[in-house]
Amino acid sequence: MRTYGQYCAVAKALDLVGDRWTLLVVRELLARGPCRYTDLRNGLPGIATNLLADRLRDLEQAGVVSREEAPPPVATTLFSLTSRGEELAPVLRELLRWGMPLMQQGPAPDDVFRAQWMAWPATMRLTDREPDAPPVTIQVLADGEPAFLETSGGGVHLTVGRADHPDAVLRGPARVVLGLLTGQIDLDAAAAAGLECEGDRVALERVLPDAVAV
Amino acid sequence: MRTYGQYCAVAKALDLVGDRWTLLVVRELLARGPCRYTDLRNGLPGIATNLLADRLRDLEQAGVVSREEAPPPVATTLFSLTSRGEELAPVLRELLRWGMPLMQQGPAPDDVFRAQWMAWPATMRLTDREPDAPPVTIQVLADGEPAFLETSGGGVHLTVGRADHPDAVLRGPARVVLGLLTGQIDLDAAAAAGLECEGDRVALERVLPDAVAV
DNA sequence: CCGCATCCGGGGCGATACTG
DNA sequence: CAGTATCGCCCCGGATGCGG
Repeated sequence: MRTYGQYCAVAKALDLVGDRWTLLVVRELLARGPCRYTDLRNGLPGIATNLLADRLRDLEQAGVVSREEAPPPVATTLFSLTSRGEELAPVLRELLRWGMPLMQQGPAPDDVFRAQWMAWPATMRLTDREPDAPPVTIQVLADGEPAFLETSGGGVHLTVGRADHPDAVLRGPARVVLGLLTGQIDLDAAAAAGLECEGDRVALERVLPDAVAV
Repeated sequence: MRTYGQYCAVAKALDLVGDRWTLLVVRELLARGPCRYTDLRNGLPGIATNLLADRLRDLEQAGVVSREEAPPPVATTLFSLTSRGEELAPVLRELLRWGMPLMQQGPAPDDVFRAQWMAWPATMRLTDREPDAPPVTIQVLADGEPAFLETSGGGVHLTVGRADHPDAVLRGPARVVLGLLTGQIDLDAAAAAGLECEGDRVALERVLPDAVAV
């Protein structure tokens, strides 16, 4: 294992999670929970399959990831974060904070996008304004990638995939959807930038953040 | 420039600061302030000089580092963080937090140590218990690397080098000094572990943290 | 299909030498 | 003092193969 050879906490941390792709593997496991190998590959477009296997081995040995064989009938391997791995959440959160301004200019020509990458930025700003009312569900399609928002316990969380009977549907470019969910633009500005919006407007205004000036 | 090609804030951040050595360069500039090239080399033992030059170029183009030619009589180049670069402080802080547990087992056989690597961990826990009393200075020598603590405005900050007339002197292995300054062990335990302690005991107890159980 | 292992080409990285 | 030049090597990226 390659190390910096420095008796410094930052260097020691980077010895374990500083390699290329490593923190992105952790990002996937934090955003989606326990994952199969194939799910990870899908959430890490561009990674070579041998590298993913390498990183999972390294992370397992570092005590960050644990591997469990799911029993039949599933009969697959599930990768999940250990408690030590979940403690990397603040690191990822601050990296996300620092990187958010870079998202405003939109994706590069051949950037890929995945719905789960909205989970953290969204739940950082979204709250349920009427926690005692019946829960609502909002389907989101950003660049065609499906996810849905659900109110629960005063907060809002995002799940990858399609909801059964959503109260509203938001559809548009990832940049616009992300700007809306993170409070950088409001519904009117989003609509002007290409957001399609169907269903219950009240449900939307219940969870969407107030846009703040930048 | 190599990118992950993902429209995700974390990936965009790592595109800029995820390369090997990059965050450690930022660590040095955060801990020491504006630095000369040679200072950086000394604070980054193990880095190849061409890599340091590369990283500084990349960081400059990313808007993280700025380069300024100091006027005569100094006549040298100073590298410093831009405001955007200083916003990486929370990322480094969380990385440090996560890496701290890895420091308890002490340095690896050929780990190097530099005094400025104590600056962040120390100032995270140290406070001046008597902010209205005259300021005190404590010389620290960890593995022979000199630095000194000064009280100022209710806080304590660490500077690399030697103080003129310190009120007390602490000398010992880096692991012990670090454990003491971060409140993992108390003065008695540190003394038992090889810490030498001279000078005004009252000054020490004024700034040292209460040890907490781990 | 899922979870890799193997092979191979290119370039990032590491060490040393050298220079204005 | 602040880099550039050079040269291996191994990490990384991409493709393919392969056992369960």
